[in-house]
Amino acid sequence: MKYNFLEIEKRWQDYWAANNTYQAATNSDKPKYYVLDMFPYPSGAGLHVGHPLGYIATDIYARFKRHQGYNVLHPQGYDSFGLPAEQYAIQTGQHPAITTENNIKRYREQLDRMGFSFDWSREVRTSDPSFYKWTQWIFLLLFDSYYCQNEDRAQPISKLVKIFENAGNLQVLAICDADTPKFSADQWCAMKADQQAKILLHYRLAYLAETEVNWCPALGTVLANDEIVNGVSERGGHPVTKKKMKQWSMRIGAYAERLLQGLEKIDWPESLKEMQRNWIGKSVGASVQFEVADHDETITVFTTRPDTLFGVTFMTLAPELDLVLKIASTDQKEAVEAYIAATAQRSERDRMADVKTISGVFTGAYAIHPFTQQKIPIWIGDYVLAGYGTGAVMAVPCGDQRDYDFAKHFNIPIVNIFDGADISEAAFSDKSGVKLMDSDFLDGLDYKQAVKKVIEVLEAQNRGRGTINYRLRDAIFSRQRYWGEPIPVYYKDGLPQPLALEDLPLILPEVENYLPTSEGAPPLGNATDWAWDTQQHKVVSNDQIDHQTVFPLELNTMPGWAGSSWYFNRYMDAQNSDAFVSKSALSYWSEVDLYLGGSEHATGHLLYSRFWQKFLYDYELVPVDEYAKKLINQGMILGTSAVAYREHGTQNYISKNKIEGRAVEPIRVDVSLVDASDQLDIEGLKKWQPQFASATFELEANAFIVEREVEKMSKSKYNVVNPDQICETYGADTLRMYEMFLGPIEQAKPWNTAGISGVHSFLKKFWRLFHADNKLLVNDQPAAAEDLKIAHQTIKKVTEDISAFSFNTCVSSFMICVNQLTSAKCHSREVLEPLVVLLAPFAPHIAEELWQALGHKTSVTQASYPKYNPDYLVESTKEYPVSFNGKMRFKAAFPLAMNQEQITALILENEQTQKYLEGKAPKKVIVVPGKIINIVS
RNA sequence: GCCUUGGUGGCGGAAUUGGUAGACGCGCUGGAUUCAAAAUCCAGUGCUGGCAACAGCGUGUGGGUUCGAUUCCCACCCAAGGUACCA
Repeated sequence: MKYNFLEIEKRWQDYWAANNTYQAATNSDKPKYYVLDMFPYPSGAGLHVGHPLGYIATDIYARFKRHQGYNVLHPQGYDSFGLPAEQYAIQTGQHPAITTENNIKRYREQLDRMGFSFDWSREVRTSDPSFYKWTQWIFLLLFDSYYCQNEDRAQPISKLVKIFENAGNLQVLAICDADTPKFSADQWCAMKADQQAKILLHYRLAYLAETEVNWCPALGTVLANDEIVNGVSERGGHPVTKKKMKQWSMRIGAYAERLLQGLEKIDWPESLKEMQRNWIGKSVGASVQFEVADHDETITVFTTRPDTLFGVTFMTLAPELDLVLKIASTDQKEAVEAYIAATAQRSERDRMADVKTISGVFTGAYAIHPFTQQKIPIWIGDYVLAGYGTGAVMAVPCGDQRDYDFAKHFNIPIVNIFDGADISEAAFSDKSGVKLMDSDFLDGLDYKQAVKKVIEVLEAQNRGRGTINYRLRDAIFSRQRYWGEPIPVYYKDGLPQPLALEDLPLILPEVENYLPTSEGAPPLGNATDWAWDTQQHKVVSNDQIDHQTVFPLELNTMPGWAGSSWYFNRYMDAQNSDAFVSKSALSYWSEVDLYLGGSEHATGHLLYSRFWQKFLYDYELVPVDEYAKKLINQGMILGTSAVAYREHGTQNYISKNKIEGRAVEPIRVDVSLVDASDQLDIEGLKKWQPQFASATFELEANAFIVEREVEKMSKSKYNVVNPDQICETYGADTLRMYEMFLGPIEQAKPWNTAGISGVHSFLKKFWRLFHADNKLLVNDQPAAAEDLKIAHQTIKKVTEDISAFSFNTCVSSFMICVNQLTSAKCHSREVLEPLVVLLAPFAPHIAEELWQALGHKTSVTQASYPKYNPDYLVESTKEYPVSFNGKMRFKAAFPLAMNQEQITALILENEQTQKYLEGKAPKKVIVVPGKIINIVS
């Protein structure tokens, strides 16, 4: 019988679907294990061989855990809101829901073909109202919450209102915007309702505020910081400018410290944790208040070096600050205004491009040093960012290189406060080793002592305090797009009013046109039925808006990261219509045990989702505050492009090794036209594209050889390899094993179809251990000790390697095993049966087939994982490499039971040893039992 | 610049706590089988010299520790990813 993978794979895939083989039990006495992939955005291009890499790895692990007796949750779904479907809708008018549905169908067909053990009964789609109902629900919960610093967690906003009624906000410890006004209880109670509502927006975790945003005119939408790469939009590469807009934001900054601390207890890659740490950007220092001379203003600066306070010779403000124009002197006003205008004109990209240029303008105003009372000139400069700290820095040129450069450039005095430091060429920014001088009460103190002392004094005099600053910005949550979750809010007197939880989901309306309206409102502005009737609790026509009982709904939608910030919880109880997840499902499944996805989500999805989880945890809605115990980043599979060289200005193509200095240009050709030895199929090429039909080819050794180049897989580089095609020629089992065999899962590695034959012939060899012609070779006779040893060595190695996620070495072990058993002509059931189960996670189809051939009536999925028997692995003698002065010379075998002294005595008598020693006595003999013998002469 | 990860044959990649570097696969060379092909099987394959036995050199570079270093320490070079006037 031949190994007919096409027939086998089809049959077992149908069987698994018909029998719900991989459905996770809701109630089970077994221990649970939750294996999760980052769910895909269903793009129109379908899958290429790079996409399933991670799914194969998790599938192997999920199957492995099932064999080990775990109740495994291994779900899959779609992050189905997103830009491409909307762009397609703009171009063609096809509703994004239809595009998305079609793409999902294609994805599903491709995924099914690879034999994944997903529990599809738990599938989620972020664009499905039954799912986004709960995304909206979480949003409303965030809107209804503030961050209480006393308890260090989110609390209902009603609690804050109580506090305001009793004591105002003078004493309250809650995270809020910097510009929040201060008020007493009496003042609060005297306020009108809309005034109170405005104040509460300064505290809510989901809030509406006028913010400086990254505006992308080409896409017509706002982008988050992590959606911008090198100053242009990540999607499409369009320019991005700054713009002030009223936007929904998420107060993720409130969770900065907990997001930082949480990293300590999760098993995630170090590089990824480091990325998140940098993104959060914690700095410890002090805020110091400087009064402005002749003005009733105070400037607060943040500094990480409060010890250098006596080295301050000027101050720099971000040009964007409102304060700047208030304090600028009459004679400098013109220059200041010109500078502000120039800064505003510059795009983000320009500003990043020349960080070297020093620019700034003196405001004509002076600050008063809190201790020396000296007048300090106030400058503005675009090296100070409005968005970080307070947008103002105290400049200490002797201790900070940028301040130093700025001072040199504008001839501002530099004073040295570091005893013995040389600041003639550059600032002295080293924190250790020197003591302060000319610093009043800090004289003679080192960095640590001085920081402590100065903060004490500042706090005692109420001129500043110890402060911690985070780089992490609050996340903009509004998008001016159609294809996203509607924000469940309507507007009354210009203020946002939440829908009631019972009124969810607020379903995305139909629109005629997916572009912004002519007035520049988001696409939802095109909807004719987009008003909220507060009495009937439903969406009604815009005509009925009366601002009494019917109000306009929010036109912005949520960003792409909304649904993905909590979807992993939904899989636990995907069909629930009464709760986002039931308590019982949460208490059983609890958290993701293994999460696998790309590192490109480090500062986006993987940070936002941790934030939402912590928020849900504060309300005891989830049992743990970190949702993924272990995370692995899979590396990309790169394409191996094929390049044919064409002689310049001709249609003559030259084989790789015949170029020799001739003028040629590289032309990429389809990789499927090139074989394992880089030989091009010329006839195929001529049929592929008409431009090659009349081309001529200069061969070498009767073949045309192409150049190879490793780069990202992409349609335009003709290096995309389609998994369907591989499944057709080699089968899904071969594809699965080959993708694992390519290299370590975390590493980026090139795809090369040529290498796949090795893995495919392994499966054929494995098959031939069971079948020959038309009969089953497997016998029930006891196996030879040698053969059992081969099997159990493999079981040991593979089990250890799967546990360590080293799947590539597993495949190698299988190959060694099958080669040995083939030469041993071993067909014993005792040896082969456990190997079928061992192989099942990697190549499930062939394993099912062979399992059945061995006479089993149930799926191999139900078989328990083989345990290796150490008795079979015991060796009585060991061959030692014998080295002289560390260099290996020959091998000698000794019983393993022999101790060091016995081996030492024997090796010195050895004939070969004598030859190498040439009669001299050795200086030293080193014997490491089980490992090596080294003789030092 | 800073942070993180990595650098091993023609290629993808192996190598437990320092102990035979190059497992396994691809490719290549030779052979068997075949009328022939496909398929399959066997042998060889780090580099240099040599018919050979063998010798020398070899894990980015230069040092160090050690009987012994791909592995540990120091300095440097290169690549990938992240980040960027963060006070």
